[in-house]
Amino acid sequence: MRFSKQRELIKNIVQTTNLHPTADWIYKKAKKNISNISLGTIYRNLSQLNQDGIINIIYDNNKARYDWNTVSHDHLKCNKCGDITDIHMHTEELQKKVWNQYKFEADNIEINITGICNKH
Amino acid sequence: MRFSKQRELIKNIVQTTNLHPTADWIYKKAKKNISNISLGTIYRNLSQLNQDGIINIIYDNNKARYDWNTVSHDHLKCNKCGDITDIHMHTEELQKKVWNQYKFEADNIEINITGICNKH
DNA sequence: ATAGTAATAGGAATTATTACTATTTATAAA
DNA sequence: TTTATAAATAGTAATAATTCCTATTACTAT
Repeated sequence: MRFSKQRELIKNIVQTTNLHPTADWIYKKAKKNISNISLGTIYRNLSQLNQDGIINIIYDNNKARYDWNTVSHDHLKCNKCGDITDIHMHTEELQKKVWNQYKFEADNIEINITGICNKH
Repeated sequence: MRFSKQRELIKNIVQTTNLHPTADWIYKKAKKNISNISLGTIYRNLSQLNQDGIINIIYDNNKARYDWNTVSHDHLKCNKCGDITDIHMHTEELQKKVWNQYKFEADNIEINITGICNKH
């Protein structure tokens, strides 16, 4: 992968927020530095960074969100404010359980919990 | 809720498959009965049926899928064939744990597991 | 049966994402 | 340094997924 200042910027934006931003949010933020950056560049680089294991993609309803946290983890999503919080809920045990019960070879486990967060 | 033959048809389509179909799949199937049915009608009724607790919505990457199974459950998704299988993995305990650890009032918990299923 | 009205339908519009192409740029070899 | 070249970019068009808008229709009370 060749260097590009656009990719560096995009990576930096994702890695310095806990907001699980959407492509559009990242696009707006990136434009402040590179005013003619294209939305296609945002999407291309985000999926490239994801493929290289540098960032994670999570799906919030029908929108992709991007997460600097590449360690397998779980999410709490608040129905009131929409905030998404990273948590650790699942253990290695779960993977074994899935294998024993269903002969399913799990490579990723994600627990998504919706409800009301502690700010309300 | 007023009767409509479109909604009856849509409900019936969802309730007679285990394929976790997308809106588009349901649309194509529905057109065989009501040829001028609109995709908007599909979406509107699917979310209405969901709100009334008659069907469930699950999110597979950035696509909504619809499930007749309204009891809280979890999913195995095979990376090879794309098949989604309903399983039961989470327990009431998890909800309590989320409350104790994060003071988060969970109303829905869903464990999504990807990997290779027992057909491969 | 008819009129009133709120729910529903179909189709248009919007939003999110991907694809395409001409141009620019990072990198490596001469 | 210059040159070759493959990868990346901006800009735009296309596609996919979902929501919005206005005419129509099911249902209720007369």
